[in-house]
Amino acid sequence: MNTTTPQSEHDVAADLIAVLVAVTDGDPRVLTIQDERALPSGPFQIAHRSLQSGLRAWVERQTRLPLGYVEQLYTFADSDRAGVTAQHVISISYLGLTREQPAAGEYVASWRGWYDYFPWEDHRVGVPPQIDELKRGLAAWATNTEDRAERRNRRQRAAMLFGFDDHEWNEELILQRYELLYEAGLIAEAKRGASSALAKASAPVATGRSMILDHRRILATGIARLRAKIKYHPVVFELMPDTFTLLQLQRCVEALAGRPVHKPNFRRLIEQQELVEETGELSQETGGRPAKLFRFRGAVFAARAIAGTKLPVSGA
Amino acid sequence: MNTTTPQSEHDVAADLIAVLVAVTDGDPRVLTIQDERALPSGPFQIAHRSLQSGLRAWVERQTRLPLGYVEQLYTFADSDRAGVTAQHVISISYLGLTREQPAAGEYVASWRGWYDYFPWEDHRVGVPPQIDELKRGLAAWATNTEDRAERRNRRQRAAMLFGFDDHEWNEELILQRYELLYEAGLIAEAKRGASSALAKASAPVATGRSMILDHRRILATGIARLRAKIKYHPVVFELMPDTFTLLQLQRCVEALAGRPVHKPNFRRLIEQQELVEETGELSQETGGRPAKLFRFRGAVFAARAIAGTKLPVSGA
DNA sequence: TGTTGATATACTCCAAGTGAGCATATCTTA
DNA sequence: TAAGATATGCTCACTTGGAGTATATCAACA
Repeated sequence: MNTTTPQSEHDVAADLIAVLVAVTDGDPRVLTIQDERALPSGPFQIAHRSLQSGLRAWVERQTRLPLGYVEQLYTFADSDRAGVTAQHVISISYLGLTREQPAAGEYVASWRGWYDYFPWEDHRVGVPPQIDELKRGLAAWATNTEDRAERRNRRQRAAMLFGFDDHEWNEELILQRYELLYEAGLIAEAKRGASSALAKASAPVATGRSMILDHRRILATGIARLRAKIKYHPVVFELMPDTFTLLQLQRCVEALAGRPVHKPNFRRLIEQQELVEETGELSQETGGRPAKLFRFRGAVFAARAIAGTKLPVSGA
Repeated sequence: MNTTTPQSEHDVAADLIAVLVAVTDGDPRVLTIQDERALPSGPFQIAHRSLQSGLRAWVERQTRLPLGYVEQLYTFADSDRAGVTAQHVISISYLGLTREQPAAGEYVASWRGWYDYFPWEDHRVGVPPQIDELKRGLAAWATNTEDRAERRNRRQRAAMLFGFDDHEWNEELILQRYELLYEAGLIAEAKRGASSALAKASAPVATGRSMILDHRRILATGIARLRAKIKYHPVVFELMPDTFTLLQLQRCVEALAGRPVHKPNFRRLIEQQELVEETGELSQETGGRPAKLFRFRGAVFAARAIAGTKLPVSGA
């Protein structure tokens, strides 16, 4: 078997699909289309020199956004989760970071807070109330099997992922949590294959806004990657304006991680690594003592990008 | 733009390509074909339920190997690095772990030590001699530009990646090192586009065995992923026999990481995490005091796989 | 004009993690 | 029986990183 394949039999269509993230007013947002139920996507064309440049090209054309950091996420081709029409489609997903703007593109796109799709993931002001309902749903699912070992396994997984029984909350496991909820039948997308009667039965309140096909899973993949990446790579600055206060920067990290950050430690690490420099100006919009304005040191970034940096998001 | 695309214009062929790794006698090996100059690959077929199951299917059929851990690496479609025939081909690469066996498959495949392709990456017994030659080549490349800033930038990158001037060696940056060597024209694959005279000119001694197309880059991607993964995920055991001594386990980790490991600390972490249990038997093949034989606790693995584990590979 | 509240900024402490060295035990081989 | 080689266990010092506390500076308001 070699690499030159006949062009006839195995042809598939390749789609590019983007998780475009911005943070505005301390809230993480994602670009959506189709009544905010789909991620933007488009076909990969031969004309594109590479996958990444292909993605850059049509995102910037469609949204007129300056696309900063771009990273490949995952390539999907599972036919079970996709719709019937998507059977022969390979979806190559990307994560892109930018600053939110009106998105005056060729078609209607809009930004939406990503916690609308994952309300249980926002632990910035404590454990969100939705967790309670999910806990009940997962408990019911765990008991809904004859196998004793399987019951214990289900309870164990739920506890580890959702922080029950003194387990620690790990914000990076968002994809695993989504897949567990999916497996437990608590996610609207999981009921599509089932009868329409069942689909209408339980109204998902705590389980967030649904999306088409497996787009919510792709979104979860993107959030997970981003939550992991901000800890050792200075990608946060792609989401910040040119100048910012340290608290704004902290709020941005908290928005992405979905958990509070210890302020003194955060400042310590930021300043230790010399990633930012003072502009000399002060922000008057703090409400209290004016904060120094900082600017990202792009020069250091280029070198440091290889080695990596550190941000104090506890846990994990 | 939506997800249902016309099947006519944008069709491409999708190839699956595998980095299959095994460790035998303390040496990391990779499965190759075509005179040990290519990674095994095959077309993705509609019949396959998913990409991963598609890969599993044909690997097990071709090689008759029990494929343990499988993980998607990256999807390539760059036309510049691939050959002319591969223009419309998307390559979805995977990392797979197994135990080396005769590989009695349908076609000729053979295992080969991966340091044959990356001789500068083996730092288990100190800095390998090839580094010297690479250092000279990179220095020459750095001076080969008019731009002062670019010269300094090149020197800086080379130093950071290859550990010159008191920089620390980071074994995870194998892909970045390969790409730097490629950019510097020190890799045989980089000369294919150039004239054949030039291609024959410099015989690459320190730059390792070459591969077809961009297979060596894919191999580097796989090694990088594996070197990162063993630190926080118990995937090493996929490469071990059923029972093993702690030193054997350590040698396996060292083989993958390409650097020595502190023995007492290694044992401490392994035992702290209760990943292994004693079989009660002793190994007589140590040459010295017989070592206890251990077995991987698969039960813990299932639960721990979510949370992750730790292995002491210093640096990074 | 002073007080309150909110934020910015700085310093200190402590516990866990981790790199590194040393001592002892047990077996094989000469 | 001595030497060599490996296994196994212990100790120590240093760094990292989480967490608490204290002070500075400004706006709003009485």
